[in-house]
Amino acid sequence: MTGRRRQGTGRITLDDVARVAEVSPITVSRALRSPEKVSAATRERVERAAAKVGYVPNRLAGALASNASRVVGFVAATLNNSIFGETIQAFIDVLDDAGFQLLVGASGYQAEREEALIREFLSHRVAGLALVGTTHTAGARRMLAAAGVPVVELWELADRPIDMVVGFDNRGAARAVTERLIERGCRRLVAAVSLIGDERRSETRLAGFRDAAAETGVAIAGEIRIEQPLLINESGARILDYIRSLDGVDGVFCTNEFMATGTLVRCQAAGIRVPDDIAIVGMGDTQIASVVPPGLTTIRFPDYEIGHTAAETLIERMAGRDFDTPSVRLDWNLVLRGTA
Amino acid sequence: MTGRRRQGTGRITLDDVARVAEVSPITVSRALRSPEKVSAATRERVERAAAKVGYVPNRLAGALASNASRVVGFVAATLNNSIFGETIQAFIDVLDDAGFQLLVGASGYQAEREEALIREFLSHRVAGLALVGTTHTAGARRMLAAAGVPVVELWELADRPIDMVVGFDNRGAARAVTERLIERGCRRLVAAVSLIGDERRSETRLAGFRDAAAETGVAIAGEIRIEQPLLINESGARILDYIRSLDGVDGVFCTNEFMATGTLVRCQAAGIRVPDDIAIVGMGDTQIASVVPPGLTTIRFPDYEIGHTAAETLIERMAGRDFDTPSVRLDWNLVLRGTA
DNA sequence: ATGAAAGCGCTAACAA
DNA sequence: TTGTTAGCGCTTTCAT
Repeated sequence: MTGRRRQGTGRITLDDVARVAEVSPITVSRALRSPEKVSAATRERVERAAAKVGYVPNRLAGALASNASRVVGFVAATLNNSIFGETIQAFIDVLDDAGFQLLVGASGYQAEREEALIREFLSHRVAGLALVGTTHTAGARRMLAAAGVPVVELWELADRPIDMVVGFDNRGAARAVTERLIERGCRRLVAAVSLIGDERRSETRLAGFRDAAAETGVAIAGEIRIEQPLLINESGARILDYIRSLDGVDGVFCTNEFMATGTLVRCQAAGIRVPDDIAIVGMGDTQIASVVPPGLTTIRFPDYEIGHTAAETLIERMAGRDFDTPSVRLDWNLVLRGTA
Repeated sequence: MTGRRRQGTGRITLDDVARVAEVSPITVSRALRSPEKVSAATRERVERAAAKVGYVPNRLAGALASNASRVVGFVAATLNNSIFGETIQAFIDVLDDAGFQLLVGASGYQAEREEALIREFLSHRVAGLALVGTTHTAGARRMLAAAGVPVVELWELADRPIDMVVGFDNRGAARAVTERLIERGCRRLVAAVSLIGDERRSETRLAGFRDAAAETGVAIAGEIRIEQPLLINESGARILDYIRSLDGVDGVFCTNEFMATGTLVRCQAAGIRVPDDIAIVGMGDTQIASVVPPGLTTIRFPDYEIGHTAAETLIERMAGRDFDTPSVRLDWNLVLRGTA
């Protein structure tokens, strides 16, 4: 017997390629990673040998040896709704082009779960990290600081970002769309606010709604929290019930497009005219907002742009560049349709 | 000088914990990974030491040494639409509970891109792989066979799966929903078939549509391919134009719910009564199908169940268990609403 | 342009 | 129950 104490994985390694190409392992490594450091003849022999034996590099070993991985972590809230779809698609598109892989986790809007995912991603030695939102546990902040990994927070602005932020002014956008209600003549407003786990964007948006009301002296008839804010029909039914329990409501602001569309649909089913009897505005402009006549007046988020910019910013930082402006503020748009 | 040739990463390692806990590194490893193999006192000292120094294990090194990673790869088509949202969410939920991480890639419906992603995932030494669809390049099949990694294909059935499949009968479902059109009295049918990259499920569904027509002797007035099948308004407009270019069409089958909803919306905008003038059916039952009155008659896919079952099956296989039935066939449901 | 030696941080194998 | 030693597959450092 050979006396070896441990057996390999049985897979083809760099050494196998080296043997076939009749060069040393390090030359194979160089030929594959930085072809320019190797003569054309050697390069070709190595490539031929690698193809012949079906070599698949082991990035675990590579990352361990070089202390540099090409994997980035993305902590989303959930993956089963389309809110973050454009963002994550844009993010992965840019990263993929730059040769990075994506480790994805879903926090379920729970800061504790986010912390656990961050810990897990750090132990995989990710080169960078993207987090949706700016609500994080103290433990998460501590780990990130200790690890010194580039981090980009998404979808909000932050006074004191962990590292970099790419987002937009949720409060200002909410204010603007509420002002639209008021301009149309609405005088008794209701706000429907989504409530999921530790998510705080809806509170920021509610603040914008209140800004608009306070500024114009218009009455807030009431505010309602919705716990299943992604279910169109259910949330709409609850909001309509609430409106009917109040007097003379003529305008509804919703912190997302699902609740807004639900309210629209339930109103129509109940014979309430939109926007004549009640005007409705939402936030978010996925296709759902445009399919139900007369179309939802809402805020178009820079969702794709957030993902794109976040990825580019992260890549820059991972490449070692520093920034004067680690905070990118993107624009939202007011989309006027029939509901307000 | 110490004479060491290479410097560490500067991060805290197992050895640091061992030093603080005054035990050997392997004991730290055991205390953290299989606490039952270590005395209670030792376990506590190690845990205390690890917490004190803020130890974050390096899973790259662990996976390399043990030749066993806790990472699974998922190749989706795209992440910016909700079709696969429930599937991927269910998949990640189950895997997360089992302590696995998810590496995600988007093929953009291109088999070549899928192959590249598979190669990348294999070089990260994933413990298992999930692929949407059963359309793969020969190269991808070869790599997977060589790697011997557990693979689960999703959303379709396969005569000869790579390893395991979890899906449903797309053809039978399409046939059933088309039969609904025919039962309602439709006699001149149109099929709208989505066309994106190398995706083949829509062809399978078209076959089901043709089955229903052939079986009943009902006429197929025409078939149209739609290249932007996810855009509700645009695809709907194209389909309506096509219908109008034909004579006496009274029933439309669409291979997804976006085209179907688009057709519904455009018909209504054009004053065509649905279902009285034209009946419409689709496939897929995300919220969009239920919001536009009178509601879309469609197929409810077992999307969540696919992800859930796929994850469980993959976990079993990764744990080394074999199966008699590597093919799981899940049920779809016909959802009757107002459009047919 | 190419190679030899050492070691990244961890765990398997063997030993006590 | 705990420790010693070797080595996973690769890349760094230094040398030629």
